[in-house]
Order: sequence, then structure tokens, then C-alpha cells
Amino acid sequence: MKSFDPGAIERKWYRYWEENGFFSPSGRGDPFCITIPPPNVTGTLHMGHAFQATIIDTLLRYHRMCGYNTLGQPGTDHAGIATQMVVERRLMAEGQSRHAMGREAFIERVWEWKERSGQTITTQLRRMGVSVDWSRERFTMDERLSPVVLDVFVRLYEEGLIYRGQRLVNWDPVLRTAISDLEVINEEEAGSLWLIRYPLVGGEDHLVVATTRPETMLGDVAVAVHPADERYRRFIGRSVELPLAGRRIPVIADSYVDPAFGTGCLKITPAHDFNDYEVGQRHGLPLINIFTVDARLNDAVPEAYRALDRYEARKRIVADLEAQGLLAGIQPHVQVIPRGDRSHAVVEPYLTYQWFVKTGPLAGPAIEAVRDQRIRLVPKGWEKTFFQWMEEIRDWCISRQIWWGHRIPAWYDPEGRVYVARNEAEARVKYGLSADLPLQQDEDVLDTWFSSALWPFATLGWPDQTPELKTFYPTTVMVTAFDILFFWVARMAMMGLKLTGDVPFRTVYIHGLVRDAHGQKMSKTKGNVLDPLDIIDGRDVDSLVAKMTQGLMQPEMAERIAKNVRREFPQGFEAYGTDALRFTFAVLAGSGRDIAFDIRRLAGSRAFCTKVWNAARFVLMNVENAAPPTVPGETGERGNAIDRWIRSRFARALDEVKRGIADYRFDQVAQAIYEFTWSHYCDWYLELSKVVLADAEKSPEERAATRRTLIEVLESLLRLMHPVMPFISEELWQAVAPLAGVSGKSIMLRPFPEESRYCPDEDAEQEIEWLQKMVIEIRRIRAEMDVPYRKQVALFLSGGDDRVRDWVARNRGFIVSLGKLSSVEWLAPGVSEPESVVAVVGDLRLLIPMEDLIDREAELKRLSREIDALNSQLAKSRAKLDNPSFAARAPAAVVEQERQRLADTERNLEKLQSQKSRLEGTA
RNA sequence: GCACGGUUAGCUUAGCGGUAGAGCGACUGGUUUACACCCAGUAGGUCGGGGGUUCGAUUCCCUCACCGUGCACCA
Repeated sequence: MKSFDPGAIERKWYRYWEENGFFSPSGRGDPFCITIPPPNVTGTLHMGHAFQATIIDTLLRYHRMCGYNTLGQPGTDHAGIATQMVVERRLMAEGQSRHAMGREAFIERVWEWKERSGQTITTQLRRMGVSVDWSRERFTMDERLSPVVLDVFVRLYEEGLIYRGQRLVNWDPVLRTAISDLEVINEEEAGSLWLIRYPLVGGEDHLVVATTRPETMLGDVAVAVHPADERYRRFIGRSVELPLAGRRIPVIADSYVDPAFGTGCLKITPAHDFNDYEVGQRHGLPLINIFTVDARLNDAVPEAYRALDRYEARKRIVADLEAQGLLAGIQPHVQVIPRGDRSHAVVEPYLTYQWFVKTGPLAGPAIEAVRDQRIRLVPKGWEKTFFQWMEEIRDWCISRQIWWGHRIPAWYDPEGRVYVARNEAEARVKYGLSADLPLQQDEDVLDTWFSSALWPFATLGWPDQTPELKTFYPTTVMVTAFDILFFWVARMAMMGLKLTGDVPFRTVYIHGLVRDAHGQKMSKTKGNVLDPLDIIDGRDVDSLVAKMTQGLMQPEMAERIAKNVRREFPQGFEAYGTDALRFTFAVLAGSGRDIAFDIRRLAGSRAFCTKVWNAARFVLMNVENAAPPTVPGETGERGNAIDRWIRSRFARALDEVKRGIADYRFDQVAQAIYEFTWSHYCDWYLELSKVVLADAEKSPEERAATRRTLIEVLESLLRLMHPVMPFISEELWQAVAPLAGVSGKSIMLRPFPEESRYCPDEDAEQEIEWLQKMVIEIRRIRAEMDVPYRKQVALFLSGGDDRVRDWVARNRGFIVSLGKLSSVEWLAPGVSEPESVVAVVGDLRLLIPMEDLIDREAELKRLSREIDALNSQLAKSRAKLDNPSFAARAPAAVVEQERQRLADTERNLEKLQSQKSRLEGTA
């Protein structure tokens, strides 16, 4: 074990864990269960998944070590539209199309893709070290879950919670499917407002309507004005000639119209606008659909415009209106454009038959569950957002006009009557249909999120009352990003409560989104999407560029992406290893909504791994063959202060880690581990232990106690860090455990460190903190006086109470060694002081005689600087204490603290001032 | 328009009522037998602006500015 090489250990241990079945629930203890959010089988895992996997696995490993019966339930999601798009794009590259090859063959191709992509994803999750039970892996379209999805559809239909109807829906004319409200992104874009004259029947006048979509005029069925609008009151009830269409349409009054906007005249197109639809319903107006599924004009419009694309038609219509003198003007206008989140096509309100979930009856219980904390959202702030959305929820359109997904279990007879059942045979029985009645299954499939909503219980075997369901449902915690709070969390809550009668999870931990180092969203077109495996294993810049520019939706972006990649990662990636990546994610998992992933953080995390590795090497070298047999429970005796101190520090770190996990503050977890390991254990305890081990004067018992503390604390530390850094902790633990008198197959099956063996020790902390101050002061003087590293200096002490004298006596060896001193002596009273540099630790004065080494000017400057600082501190403290209301109103402890501070400052000041005048006197 | 989040050292961020912490970066000095992916030391912050509450505010309240997000939306 020369140096730390993550690549050499990770696969080995993962295989060991998995082959030995360590990821399966133990069957003992309280249940702890996380169903992992199933990644889409569209491609490969990105940094967001890796981040989430880290959090999930940290929770799983921690709770497993704490004795919970722990299940991590893995799986993947079929992601209907997204996956179908990916496969279609590949087909296109081959010069094929799904329509040419037919539904069955196409589905076959998607399955092939799913197999490959699913494989990649599970491999990636394994490389991340995720300790989920792979024997229970599920897929939303597998043979276990698919029947459940259909079963739920049938049940909800039977209860009237699913219905079919002709509605205006959000239609994606590129994908040619309906999508739900959530899948529409509304953004402001520059557009125009066209003013069009509609001549009044009778010919003496006209109304001017304002529209952003002139092409829809061919579907107009009315012109509406506000009933109180004096300008138009006289026209209400009359008719206008609809230009180009040659139809007459009425002028109606509706208070929906805003008289202040445009001209105050609104054209009504109920089949192509959600608001107009409402107006149309109120006034009993007809619906005229003028578009085809791909947003071309259909046969309902005059021949001249048929088959034109909507934007082509717009141009033509505007031109024709102008030619007829009916165009009253064009104004620039910023409008909100709805686009599909997948295709980015402008979404068309479109009249079709679709299936819907009636959300009203489902939302109430979900709101209640969050309100009474049966479901706890962490951070709590998300509750408001959740409530706001849930309280205005609209029915959920769940049918999609695509091929990849769960085909809707509904059959139609030649009359168009619908029969809903789990399969055709059941439909015939259920509805008493004769065997020769031809039935046609609905062509559509279900929204992916419909099946995802069942994930927490369907994966555990529901609707069967399996042992897993009984044990692990409701699941303990759902770890998810805020961007799918509505898409997924809300729907799981509704479905879980409806179908199982209980909440699907007790806690939802909502984490931030991983962004790049500049806080930018990661996207393929920016070339900042990273593959966690590239960070783990390393990748040179050329192959990184090649990878990021292949298979692009917009190949013309390649050059820009390449440039960006080379700018951001000029050296590509070094291999950082999984533990470093996980540790980095933990550090970044703070309270913010965004996680800015800076590659430079990784270097620090890997350095930390190396630090742990080297510390373990040191301990093993010093303890091997020399460790006394450890008797468990024997370690409570009062030993050396340094041994008690490091145990005390460990107790505090342990507490912080446990609290951090309980609060979902993984940054605090990582911070506590890092600080203990580096700043306490390595920087101080190892250095102090060297002094003990090298000191022949010390008793064998004392040295043995330090060796034992070295190994025991290290063994505990490895367990402390294991949930975050599973691989390095396992590798080292296997070597360390035997020397610590611990046995076991794996660190992951050992208990988390117990508080009982580590308790805070105030005495030891005070003593060692004093020792640290002494050493730091000496080092500072050495550094500021430019004392060469090897040069030993003498230290004289004066002042200090009995306790300090006692500490000096006990810690003399440490002070000499860490301070590189030649001697430590008490200044005899009455003897004149040697010319020295002075520092102060509490009551104690430290004098280092500088002889000819001293740079008097530099020292005077240093003293002046310190004196200035103390003076300003003094002024602050005095002002505070002189304020009568401070003493009267502030808590006694605070006042006392301030008094103490003032006294300390005065004392230090006095010492430094006398030192300064002494130095000036000898000049 | 409504709601939420953010604004702290050059960068990424923690702290959220009692004198501002970390990691990276910068600077100075070091091949000290665990570690140069290291060690020792140093510099760097009027905690976005303004007002208020308080003995005391980075921390609580109000307000403004800027950045980001969600929901809604008038053609």
C-alpha cells in the first residue's frame, strides 16, 4: 500500500460487496427504505444523478451501519417521449423512420436501446458505489410493473377518476402528441400585434381586432367586446364579415375582454385558444378546428390556404389582408410563447380526445398529508410552493400519441363505444361482449409520469401484500430535485394515498440542481455536461472533446462546444476516484438551490483521500507488530492528555456527523469529517504521538496507550467516513481492523461509531488547546523572525498559575519538539531578562532570546502592529462596557465575557508595551 | 402580476442576535523518515444599498436594486 490509487481498489470492493449480498436488507432492526428515483433510459447518468446517488447511498450506508433493516430499491424509467425521440433520431441518421418500419418493429428497436442504456446506467451507479439491492431492480415497463400500471388505470377508471373527453389540450405539432401543462414552457418572445379590420354586415363601418396570431382568424366564430365599452356597445348583437373566410360571425359582449388592450375588440377562436374556448362555451359558439396534427391548415379553410404550415399561412393571410386594405397596422409586441419541453416546438391549443385523471379528489388528501406532516418536506420552505400548485391543480392529461409506453387498456367497438379492462378478453367478459364483436385497442400510451407515480409501492410488490411492502412501505425518504416536485413528488403523493391508503414516503429531501462552475445549467449544447465516470477514471481533453461533440442534435454546435470544453478543461480530467467525487458532492450539498460544481474542488477532495491514506500508513507502520492486544471497554481509563484529547475531538466530530445526517446537511457531515481528520488527527495528534513514541523516557504503558489510541481512533474514523467515502474506508479498514482488535467481513456491516466509547473531555481539551497555542506562538515568532528551520532556539517562560506550571511540566517534550526548541526554562525572579521576542499565552509570557539574530526594527514593527490591534480592541470593549444600558440589559454571561475580554486585552497590551519599551531602551 | 430563493475574502461557499469561518487561489519560507495530492507562516471581508427594532444586527423587520426559479397571464 504505497500510494493511494482509487482505480485499483474500487471495482474490487464493489464486486466483493455485491457478490456477498451485503446490499440486501439484513432482516433485522427498524426498516429504512429509499426507492431511488429511476433514471431515464434515454442515455447515461449525468452529474445530477451522481450527486443524488451520493446522497442516497450516504443515507443507506449510514442507516445500515446504525442497525436499520435497510433497503435501497433501484430501477430505471422508460421515459416515453424522451426515449422515443432518441431512438427516432438514430433511425433518422440511418435513413429510416418509425412510420416506415411500423409500430412493432420500432418498439423492438427501443427495447434494444433500453437494454444498452439501462446497462450503462446501472454500471455507472455501481461505479458510484451505490449500495442498492440489485436483485430487486425494476423497470417501469417490465413484466412486473406493466400490469400494475394498467391495473391502476382500470381501477381509477372504474371509480370515475379517469375519464376520456374531447378537450383543448397542449399539442406538440412536431411530436404530434398531447402533453400535460407541466411539459409546456412559457417564455416571452418578440412578436407582433396585427390589427385587422372586420367589416360590419351592412357595410357602413368596421371593427378592428388585435391579434398575435392572424392565421387563426379562419377559425374565428365571433368578435367580443366588453359589455361596458361605450365605443362598441351599439355593435353588440350585430355581425361582421370574416375576411378571407367569407363567413358572418356575431359581435358578442363578454367581460373577459380588456377594453384597454389593443383595440378592445377580441376575435374569438374557441378551437385554438384556451381563453377563447371558455368564452365560446359561455356563448354557445361553435368550434372550428382549422389545423392538422402537424399544425398545417386543414380543409375547414378556403382552398387557397389549405396544407400551408401555420407560419406560412400567417404570411399569406397578412399579405392578402393588406391587399384588400383590411390590415390596419402592425405593432411590435412581446408575448408569451408556449413551447414543448422536449421538442421545443411552439405548442398549439388543439381540440382532441384524450384521457385525463380527475385530480380534484386526489389533491386534497395529498395536501392534508403534507399539512399534518405525515409527509415532511425538507427543506420546509418547499411546502408553500407545493400547496400553491396543488390548490390550483388542473386535470392531468395522461394520454400520449406516441408508441413507446404503456398502451392504454381501452378498446373501442365499431360504434366507438369504449371498454376499459386489463386486456381484451377481460373487456369482453366484463362488458358482456360477443366474441365476434370487433374491438380495436386505443392507439395511445400513458404519460411516463403516470407509471412513475406508482414507483414507491409498485416496486415493492403492490398491489400484492408482499413482505417487502409490509416491511418497507411507507418508504422512509425520497431524495429528489426540486424541478420534479410537481411532475413526480406531488403525483406520487396523490397516487400513494389513493391506492395504498398511506403516504408513499415519510420525508422528501429536496436537493438543488448541479450546475457548472459558473452556475450555468448543464446542457449538451453548452458542452458542460460531464460524465461522472470521466471524473472518476480521468479522460484527456481530446477524447473529451470527441465525446461531447458526437451525436449532437445540432451538429453545427460542435465547434463552439469543442472550444468551450477546451477552455473549461484544458487538461481534460485527471482520475479523481469515486470517493473524491462523492466527498465533493457532500461538501457542495449545502442549503442553496444551486450546486456550482467546480472541478477544482475535486483536487481538494482527492488530496483529502490521499491524506487519509497516508495517515493510515503512518499508523500501520507504527502499530504493526507492536500493538498490545486491545481489550474492548478497557479504553476508558485516564491516559495521556493527548489521547484523551483526540478521543474528545472524535466525540465532537461524531456528534456533528450524526446531526448533519439527521438534518440532511451533507456539507456539515463532510466538513466535520474533514476537519477532524486533517486539522485534529493529522496535524496535531499524529505529530504529538510521534513525540510519545520516540521518547524512550516514557513508560511502555504510556506508549502502548498512544499506539492503541492511534489505531482505535483511526478504525472509528474509517467507519465515520464510510457512508460518504465507501471505497477508501473499506480498503484501509481491512488492514486496520485486525490491529484494532476488530473483525468482520466488511466495514459496511460494522456498526457506526458509538458515542459511549468517545466522550468529550473538557480537561484534556483545555490542556491540549493551551499546548496548541504555545506551539503556534512559538512557530509564529520563528516565522516572523525568519529563524531557519533547523535552528533550535531557547524558550524562557514567566508568569502562569499553578495549572499552567503543571501543564508546562507535563507537555515540555511536546513543546520542545513541535517548537524546535533547545530548551524550556522558567525565568528566575529578579534575574534580568535576555533580549527577546515575546509572545503571550494567557498569563504566561514566552520569551525567545534572539541574540544577534534579532532584527530589532522588524520586531518593533511587529510589536507596534500588535499593539495597534489590541488598542482598537480595547477601545471597542471599553465603549461597550461604558454604555450603561449594555450592563443593564445584556445577559450577565455576555457582560462577563466582555469584561474578561477587556482584562485579557489590557494584560496583553501591557506586556507587549513593556517589551516594546525594553527593546527601544536597548537600541 | 403572485410566490420563492440568492446577493458574505479573487472564486465556490458556511454562519443567521453577541468581536466573520472553510476549501481553492495569492504571497513568504521549508526535500521535518505518513503525506510536496505535503508542512509552517502571512495577506485578503464597511457580510448588495437605505431605513427600522435592539444595549448590540452579517444574523430579525421594512424598503430598494440586481441575479435566479416556479406559477399565472390581455388577444
